[in-house]
Amino acid sequence: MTIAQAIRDGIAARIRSGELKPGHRLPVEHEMVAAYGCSRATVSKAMASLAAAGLIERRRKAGSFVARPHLEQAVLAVPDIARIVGERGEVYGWRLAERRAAKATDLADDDPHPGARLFVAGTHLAGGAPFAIERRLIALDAVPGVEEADFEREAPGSWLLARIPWSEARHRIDAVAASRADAMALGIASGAPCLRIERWTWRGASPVTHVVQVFPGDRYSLVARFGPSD
Amino acid sequence: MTIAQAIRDGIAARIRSGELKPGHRLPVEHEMVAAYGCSRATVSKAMASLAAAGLIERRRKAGSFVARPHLEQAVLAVPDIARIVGERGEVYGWRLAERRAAKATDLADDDPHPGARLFVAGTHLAGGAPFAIERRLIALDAVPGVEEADFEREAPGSWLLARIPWSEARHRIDAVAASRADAMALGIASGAPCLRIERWTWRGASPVTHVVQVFPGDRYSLVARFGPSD
DNA sequence: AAGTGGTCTAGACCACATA
DNA sequence: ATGTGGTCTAGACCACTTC
Repeated sequence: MTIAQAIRDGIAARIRSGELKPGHRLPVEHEMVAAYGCSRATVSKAMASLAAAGLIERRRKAGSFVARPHLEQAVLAVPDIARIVGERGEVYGWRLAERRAAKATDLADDDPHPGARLFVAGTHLAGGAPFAIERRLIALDAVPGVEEADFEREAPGSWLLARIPWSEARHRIDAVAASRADAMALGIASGAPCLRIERWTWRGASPVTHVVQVFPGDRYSLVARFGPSD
Repeated sequence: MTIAQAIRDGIAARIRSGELKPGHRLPVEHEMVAAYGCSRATVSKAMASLAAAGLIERRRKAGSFVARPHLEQAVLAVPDIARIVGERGEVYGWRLAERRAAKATDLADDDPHPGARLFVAGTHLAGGAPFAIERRLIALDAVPGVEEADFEREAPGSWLLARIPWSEARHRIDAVAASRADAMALGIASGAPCLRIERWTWRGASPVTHVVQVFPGDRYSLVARFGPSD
């Protein structure tokens, strides 16, 4: 364990235990240098880490203070479906249902970035049974070579993940009732509750892909954990 | 903009643009010191930040490499319901439905930490109409004073948030069909799809609270964003 | 005006993974 | 055995904010 980690964990523990209450002022850095017998850079690193984790707030000239607790965000595991299925110990599969040229507005009306898209729809399979369905638009200009890709064999998500350098994403998570068509594809009752995940991905300012995935509510849960960072 | 930020952003931009492809080896730190004309600590800080963001991977003796893109996690906004309602421009309210002594297993069977609990159930209101229902267990030993709290006036979530020093949390997000009772409380049809959020909160090793919140699927979506850090 | 955190330098030692 | 990243020191200057 590094010195910076030890300092951070010690203070974090005193905050979590309630010994240091919200609003409490922590010693200034030079006092902590004396108390811990290390350099100021090390103290500073520990304090910066606490601030990044939201445990403390730091203000110049004023000092460092224990923050009010807040639970406003958590790290969400975003489904890489092939991996999820593999971790369940089932065999992953993909079945292409449709592939055609499309426009940006075919999946949603609010896409401000026009341009040619490829529409791909299909079903993710776990142990041969439907696990999730997916409808996806891929921007042709952002993804060279996509028109030659073989989406009969490989799901477009993993194909893209291996080729697009980096991305920014926005997710929207909903509960919806399965439409007739979706229920058929998933082998569930029409109207059954489903978890719907919609994801927009960009590369810089240009959209790369926009996907809607629908999971039967009884077959998949998202799990997120939030705790002391590191 | 600091030197470390400038170095980080420059490399991040080259990775996102595709100029630096996954697997590409970046210069070693002492070369970057020469290239940027700064100290090694500054280069190291920039590279550590890139590694924390998942853009690069660093291995001792081997060097630093552009990482394969991955979108496995995102920062999830966890509902602080009063705030959500306020941001929608509606008036928040809370209606207590039930309050009684309970056991840890009353909400789920798998709580390994026995002990006395307080059970609280009620409805969150937006503009007077039901917005979400909540069922909650609160551990008496972890939350002194909870037996005297007035949950007629204040929702237990915000009451707890203002008093519990810090917490670790686990979330589970599901799509479920509204039960008869939940549908009545929410003013929706029985069986309608709902987003169900379950959260366990700890303080150190001891559980603090365990809550199930149910939102009508058409009234609330979770939104997550994932992008370049900072 | 003074004190605080934010950042940087130049140098050092070490653990570790690879060659 | 060697080179890499990981961490730390001691000191410095600066920007900002409150006093």
